[in-house]
Order: sequence, then structure tokens, then C-alpha cells
Amino acid sequence: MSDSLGVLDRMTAIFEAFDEDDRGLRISELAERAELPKSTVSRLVSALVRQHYLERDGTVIRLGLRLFELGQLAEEPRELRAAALPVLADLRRATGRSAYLAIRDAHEMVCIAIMRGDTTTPLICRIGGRIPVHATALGKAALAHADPAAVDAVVATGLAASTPSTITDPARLRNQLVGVRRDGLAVDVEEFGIGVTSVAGPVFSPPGVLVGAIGVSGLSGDIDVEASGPHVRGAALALGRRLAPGGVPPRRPSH
Amino acid sequence: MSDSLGVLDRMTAIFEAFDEDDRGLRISELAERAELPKSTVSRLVSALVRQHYLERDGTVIRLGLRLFELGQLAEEPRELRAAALPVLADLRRATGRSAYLAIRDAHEMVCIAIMRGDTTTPLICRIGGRIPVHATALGKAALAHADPAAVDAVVATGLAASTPSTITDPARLRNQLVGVRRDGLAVDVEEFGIGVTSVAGPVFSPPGVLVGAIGVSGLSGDIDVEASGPHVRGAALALGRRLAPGGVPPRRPSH
DNA sequence: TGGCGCTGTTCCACTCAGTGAGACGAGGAC
DNA sequence: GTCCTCGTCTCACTGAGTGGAACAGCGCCA
Repeated sequence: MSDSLGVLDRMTAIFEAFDEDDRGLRISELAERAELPKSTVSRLVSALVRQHYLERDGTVIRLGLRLFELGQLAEEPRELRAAALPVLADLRRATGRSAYLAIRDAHEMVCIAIMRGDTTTPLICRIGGRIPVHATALGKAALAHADPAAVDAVVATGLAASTPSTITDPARLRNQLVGVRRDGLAVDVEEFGIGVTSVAGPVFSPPGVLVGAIGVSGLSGDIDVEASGPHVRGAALALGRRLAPGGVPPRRPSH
Repeated sequence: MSDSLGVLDRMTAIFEAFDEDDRGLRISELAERAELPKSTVSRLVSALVRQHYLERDGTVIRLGLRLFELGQLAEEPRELRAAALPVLADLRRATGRSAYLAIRDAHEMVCIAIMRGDTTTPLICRIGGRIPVHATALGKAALAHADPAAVDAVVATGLAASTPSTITDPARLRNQLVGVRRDGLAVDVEEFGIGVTSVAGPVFSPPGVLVGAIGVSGLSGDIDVEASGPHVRGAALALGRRLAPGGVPPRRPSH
């Protein structure tokens, strides 16, 4: 808190004001969402547009191309993704469902790569999107192998219910994590999306560090949990083996 | 130039110091590349790490997860990509080669989506990567339908040779662009990568605005330029039709 | 036509946030 | 031990960034 770096905070407030489903924001909206004076936003936006971090078309501001480029340069997603693509393709082929790869960031999973199964199945997440750790197979797979403090932190943020089946009781969650750790497999039956079932497993890099989770997801009627298990487990192991030692360093716990 | 916004410039200098093939940089390297004092870099990096725009593992700094997320939120790539995925899949199936989608930014094309053909063919570009406009089929397809000032600007930056076959003579480039505009198709035979041939076409959104280029690329021996033409043209049209009117607004010329 | 509500940009005096040379402490190498 | 090089911290200085207020440019309506 001592080191504020005001300009940066203001800048990130502007970036964070953008959300998935708006097609561009105007200065006033931006100022309101970021809780900053209009004049400040106007000035910062001009600077960011000049740097191509934002784009502007008339009065409408959008996230810029350079952010897309920089994002693609981020090492962890990039390397993990590159290693995972063939594995995800195999997993999709074997199960016929959509295959996902995600990494944990605090109490959410960030989706890194997706291989869509049949186009009728709805996706549970967009690439770069976030889903709750406690309510998804991917999340539980990762959390089960995280250090205990991480579990405490997740519980502490509160287990929000996404559907009536979401696990909201800390004790039940912890209990289930034990099973996940034993089986090397996590399942979520309509805990995140109604009508959607998922199976996922933890991915370890060769030194044995947890790097993320891989799994499949589909309509509850379409997916065969029993049959998917071995495929998911196989994919998790295959991906682990493909990760060059030290290639994808472990994530530091997020402060 | 009047409005400098020093902190932002320093911050972008830090971001821009990262390049594709280094696995993290230390503060000193960062300071050297960004041409900033170590103490300043140290301070800014701390702030950016706190915001998850950078990640740090011991002394090694990497681009952070939030950049990846933000990048995925950037509207233009996101919408174009979503519309293009099925089209790219068809194109790959029809030609058996790797299919690419890119948009133009000044004198370079930024790659937005790729569907890899057979895994033996080398890719000409990574997602989020840049390739020169004048030396690639994708670039020439886009440039042929850009406004004349854009062509002048590209020529003015100098036509650097990537291979002995790269077009470096402005007159010859302009001449070829006329043909591309007539045919709705651009070809590059080993002008960017030795042994690599590509075919690409311009993509227009329904109001008739150029939004990018789509094409295929492969080893010169594998790719059948004549046969690919109609598939590429078809894909370009199909993608255009899939773009909701106003969905992907035209790019402003980059200052 | 003139007034109104809404944009986004510019101005400018105030001041505090950011700067960076240099001091500092922590490792490694030998 | 000495000598590197690493990253962080200190602190006096100052100019860069701030934001309220004034301004300019719409589009709308009576």
C-alpha cells in the first residue's frame, strides 16, 4: 500500500473496466466504471491509444491489438498450450466431447485452450475466461493437488453457488478433494452449468509440480463419466510427459 | 509529443522488452533493453507484478496471466476469430494445408487464428505473431484492397527481403497488387520462407469493408496453387458472410 | 432558431507522485 | 577472505500528472 504508483492503478482500472460482452466503451462509461474523472480518462486513453494498447473508432474505445499480441507472448499459457494441443485433440477424438485446459489463479481457473467437440454442445468457458475453482471438475482437479493454504484461501472467499448442485459446504468440498487426490480424477455433475457434466485431471510437470488441469465437458446425457476417466487420466499424463523439465515453471501462489 | 505520460511510456518499454523466445528476463536485462535505470524498472515491475500484468518467479520476470486474459478480450481478434474457426476448418479440410487468418497493422500482418494442416509442415507464423505485408500472400491480399496511402506507407518503410524471391521493388509490388485486386487472390512463392508457398484472399465485412485476409500455406511441393484458389476465395466469401454487419468494425488506419 | 443535455477535449495552478543516483545487503565464484 | 553482480531501498528534488472548470461540438426537440 506504501507504493501506490497512481498512474498504473488508473490505467489498470481502465483496462479492467472492459468486459466480455460490450462492443467498446465511450469515455464517459469508462470514467464511470473506473471511477475516475473524465478528464483523467480522456488523457490516459489518448496515451494508450497512441501505444496501440487501446483502439478508438470515433468515440468508441476498445482493447487494442497490442494487448492481444502481448497476451499471446505470455509464457506460461503459450508453452502449456503448445504442448497441450495434440493431447487435447486426442482427448476430444477419444471422448467425442469438448476438451479443456486451464490453470489455477487464486480461486478461479483460467481457460488456456479449448478443443470443441460437436458444435451443438455449449462451451463452459471461453479462452482467457475464468470459472470458479470449487464448482468445476477442472478446478477441483487442480485444487486437490494445491497446497492446503490455497484450499483455505478458496474457502475463505466463499463458495458461491452456480447451480443448486454446487458444493457450498467447505467440509464437503475438502472431503471431495481427498477423493480427487486419491483417484487422480475430478467430476462435476451440473455443479457449474445445469445439464453439463465434466471430468478432469491434474497435470504435473516432470519434476512433479502441478501446472494445471485438463478435462472434457459435455451435456450430462452425452458424456460417459466412467468411460471418460481413463482417457482424461491418460491425457493428463501425456501432457505432463510433453512438458520439458523446467519448461513451464510452477506458478507462485498469488500473494 | 506534447503529452508524454512518462510512466506509461516506461511501462510499455518494459512490456516491449519481452520477446518471443526468452523464458523470462531479470531486472537488469529488462533495464538494459528498455533503457531505463534499474531502480525505476524494479519499482515499476513490482507494481505490475502486484497487478498480475507481470509474473515473477525468484528473480525472473515474465509476462503475466492478466495480459493473456486482456488480450483474449480484445474485440477485433476475438470476433473475427470466432467467426473464422469453422471456415478455417473447412479450408484446411479442402486443401489439406495449414489455414491462416490475419489482419493488417501498418506494414505487418498480425496472425489471429491458425488451423494447422499436417504437423510436419512448418508454420509461417505464431498466433499473435507478425509477418511482413509485402512478402506474404496474406499481406498482399489485404494491401491490395487497402487505400492507396497505406500502400505508400508500406513502400516508404522499405521492402525488406526475407528471401531472394521477396519483392523489393515498389513498382513491381504495386503492379502485382493490381493483379491481386483483379483476381481476388494473392500468391506468394517462397517470398517469405524458402520452400513455402501460400495463397490468400481478402475478407470483407458485409458493408464491404476490408477486415483481414485468409489463406493457406504449405511446402511448395505440397500445395496446389491452382486448385487452392477457389477454396481460398470461397473461404474468404464465407467468412465475410458470417460477419454480422457492424460486428467487426473497420480498422482505423494506424496513425 | 435558441436552448438543453449530452458528448469529449483543453486549460492551468497546485502539489504530490514518480524519479534515479547512489547506498545497501545478499549471494556466488574463486 | 575479496570481488563480482544481483535486486531493493533511500531520499531530496522537481516536473509530471491531476482534476475541477471552462469549452466546443454535436443531436434533439419545441
